Amino acid sequence: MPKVGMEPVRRQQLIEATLQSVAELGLQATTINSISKKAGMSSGIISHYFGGKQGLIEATVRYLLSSLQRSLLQRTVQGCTPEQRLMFIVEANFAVVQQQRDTTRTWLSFWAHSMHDAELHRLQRVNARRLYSNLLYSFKQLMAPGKAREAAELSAAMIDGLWLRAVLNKADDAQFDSAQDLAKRYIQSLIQQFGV
Amino acid sequence: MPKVGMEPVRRQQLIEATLQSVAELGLQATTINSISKKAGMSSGIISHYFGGKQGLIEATVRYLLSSLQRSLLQRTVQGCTPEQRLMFIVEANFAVVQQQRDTTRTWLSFWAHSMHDAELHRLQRVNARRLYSNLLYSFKQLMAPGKAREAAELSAAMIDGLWLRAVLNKADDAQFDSAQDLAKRYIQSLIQQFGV
Amino acid sequence: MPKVGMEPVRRQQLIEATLQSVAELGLQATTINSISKKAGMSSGIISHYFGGKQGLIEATVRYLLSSLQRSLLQRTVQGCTPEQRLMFIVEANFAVVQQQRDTTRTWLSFWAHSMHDAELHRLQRVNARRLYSNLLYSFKQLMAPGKAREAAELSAAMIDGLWLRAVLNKADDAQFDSAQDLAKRYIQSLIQQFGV
Amino acid sequence: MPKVGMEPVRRQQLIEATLQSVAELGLQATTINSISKKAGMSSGIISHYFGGKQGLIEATVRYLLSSLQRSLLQRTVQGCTPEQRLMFIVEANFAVVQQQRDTTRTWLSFWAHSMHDAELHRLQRVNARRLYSNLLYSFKQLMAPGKAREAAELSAAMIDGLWLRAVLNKADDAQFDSAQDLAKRYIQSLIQQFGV
DNA sequence: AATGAATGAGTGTTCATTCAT
DNA sequence: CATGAATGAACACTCATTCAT
Repeated sequence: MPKVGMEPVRRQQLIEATLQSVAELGLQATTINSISKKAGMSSGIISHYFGGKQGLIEATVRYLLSSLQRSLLQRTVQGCTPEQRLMFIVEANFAVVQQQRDTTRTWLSFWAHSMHDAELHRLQRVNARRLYSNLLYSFKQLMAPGKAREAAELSAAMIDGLWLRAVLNKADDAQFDSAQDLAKRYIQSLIQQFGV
Repeated sequence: MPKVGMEPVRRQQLIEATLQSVAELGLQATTINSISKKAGMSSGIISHYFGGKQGLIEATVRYLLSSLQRSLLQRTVQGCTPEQRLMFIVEANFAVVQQQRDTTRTWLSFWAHSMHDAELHRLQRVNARRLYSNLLYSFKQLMAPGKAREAAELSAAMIDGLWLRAVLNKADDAQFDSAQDLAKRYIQSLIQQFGV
Repeated sequence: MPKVGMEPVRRQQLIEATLQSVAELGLQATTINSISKKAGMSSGIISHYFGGKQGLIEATVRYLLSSLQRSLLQRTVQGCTPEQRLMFIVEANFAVVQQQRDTTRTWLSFWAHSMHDAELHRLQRVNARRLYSNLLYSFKQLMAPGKAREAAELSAAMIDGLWLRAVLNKADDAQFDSAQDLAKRYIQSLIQQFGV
Repeated sequence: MPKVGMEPVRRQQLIEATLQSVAELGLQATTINSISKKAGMSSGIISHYFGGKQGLIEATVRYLLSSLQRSLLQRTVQGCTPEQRLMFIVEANFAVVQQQRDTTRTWLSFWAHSMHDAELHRLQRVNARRLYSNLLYSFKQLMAPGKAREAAELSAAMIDGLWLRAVLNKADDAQFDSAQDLAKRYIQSLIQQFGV
């Protein structure tokens, strides 16, 4: 039944099935069949829409990245202070987790794989720089440029480090909240230390 | 050619071939053939010595863990100050990297896989707790217990975060040194902040 | 080339290739490749249709059993005497052989393997009991129940014994016919001896 | 420690380990390792003494055959009647079973394999003919030669058939005894029927 | 004489991809 | 558009054999 306009729907369904499968089984054990079965479609459709497994994986990572971006933009409405905006950045980075419990593991799988996949590595660098840029932009409004750069770098590492340790320890929601709090308090201490 | 006393040699050769293969190809693409070819041995020998691929992977992670431990013990000779010891902990965690350039990517592959492998997850938790414990032990000599616990948690996250970002960005030696410096300076700032 | 309705055809083709391969090479030397090559298909299709080699072997035994059953039902049309029916039972058991020359060896391979395979053992018992039941049913119409049971047991053993010795000696058609005659005459002598 | 005269001992130990392994695991799953482990020796010794797995298997079958022969000779002391001797033949054929419970399954494995192994097939034919000859020799003393041949053939088939059905049904000792009784009574009925 | 380390061809199975329908 | 049957290379693993000791 050839319906028009089904493409974006099908693509999104497949991306979400991929997220689920990678979270459940890991990237290694995720197959074109485990995905298509979860999506309730045939295996052939993956090649049809994404050119192959690789393409679907990359599209899924791009979707995760844009989710993170949207998550941040939703929060940073106009008129918030630089300090508020920094807190929102932290929240956005941890929120991706809480929206979809499973998604966290998925990130780690993708980043590990990015070491051996050029396109994924490119996406990972975009993501790492975006976090740094977002932090830098706000820190610059609060301190000297040199200090701001160091603050941004340290904050980015602290956010990633807390997040990594939480994921690897299969932390529950409370532990994720606690990690998020530590990150926020760390940023506030940086502002106090370096701030004008 | 049955020589006696070859077992430890062969095991070590296979572990090193595994490290190389995972660094080069990733854990996903590392096969029993890619390892045995690198080791200059037949594929059957892996099952003979490690019972299978899984056993070799786990032995390799255990070897990495003991390397890290040895790296720390070499540094923390008797009579060093708590502050010195903290610097050594940082150095040990970054040094594993520099001894064997390839090893870094390997860690990430293993930890990502640990989300879906019980034994690897156990080893990862041992590692995460060991870093925390080592840090806590030294911080406790410099500040109140409550503050020490927070400092240990934050330092552990900062070390892991800086390390993760360096690895993912395929950082060169200079960038790793810079990350190591940032970690050290962060710990010093914690001592100044929380110290008695 | 996904044609619909191919499944039963493919399954039958694979079962027949299995019969051929086991007859030629034995169950031990029959591999997924020897079967798929004979069937003119790829090796992957066996897992696709039967879940694995084990599944195909079991399906093949079930097919042999149903062939035997069908062979008997074809003969025992209504209105035949008990004595005629007993002759038909003998014929059916020897006929499976003659329809497909190779099939005989196959039976023996399967039964030998049934000692170490639960499902095959179950199928073997079904087969052994069926022969006994079929014989008993007819003997009961000709003699006292106690005598009928003994006659059925002896006849079953005689049929299997003659068949086994013929198979193991790689008997030709004439020798199989001779064995069949002996079996028939033995049953007739039982009727004379025990019959009312 | 090179002891002289160890060869026959080692050979016998390996043959007995083979019998055990085939009974336990089947011929298919019996490996050079499963045998040598059971015998408490190294795997290499099998090639050393028997030239390979194949050679050991054949030696094991030859040992079984000679056991059967010995079992018969032990019974048929001089001065027994032809009828007694026939009973002894039946007993010998069923006794191999009872001496070593496991041995029964082993026979079947070997005979099934004999369809695809020239040397084993030769041994099987020797065995089949020996049973026939032994029976014929005694029957000839009790009836006309033509009748004796038929009686021998039928008796051989009955013995093998009862034995086969007992083995395949994993019969217990009582069921084996019952099968043995049926065989004896059948032979007696043949003597009454055909005897002078 | 006896070992067992080492080999590597061969096994059953998985799975991304293709393509006729 | 969408399917899923079919492929076959690649995988981890097994195992009879070899041979230096």
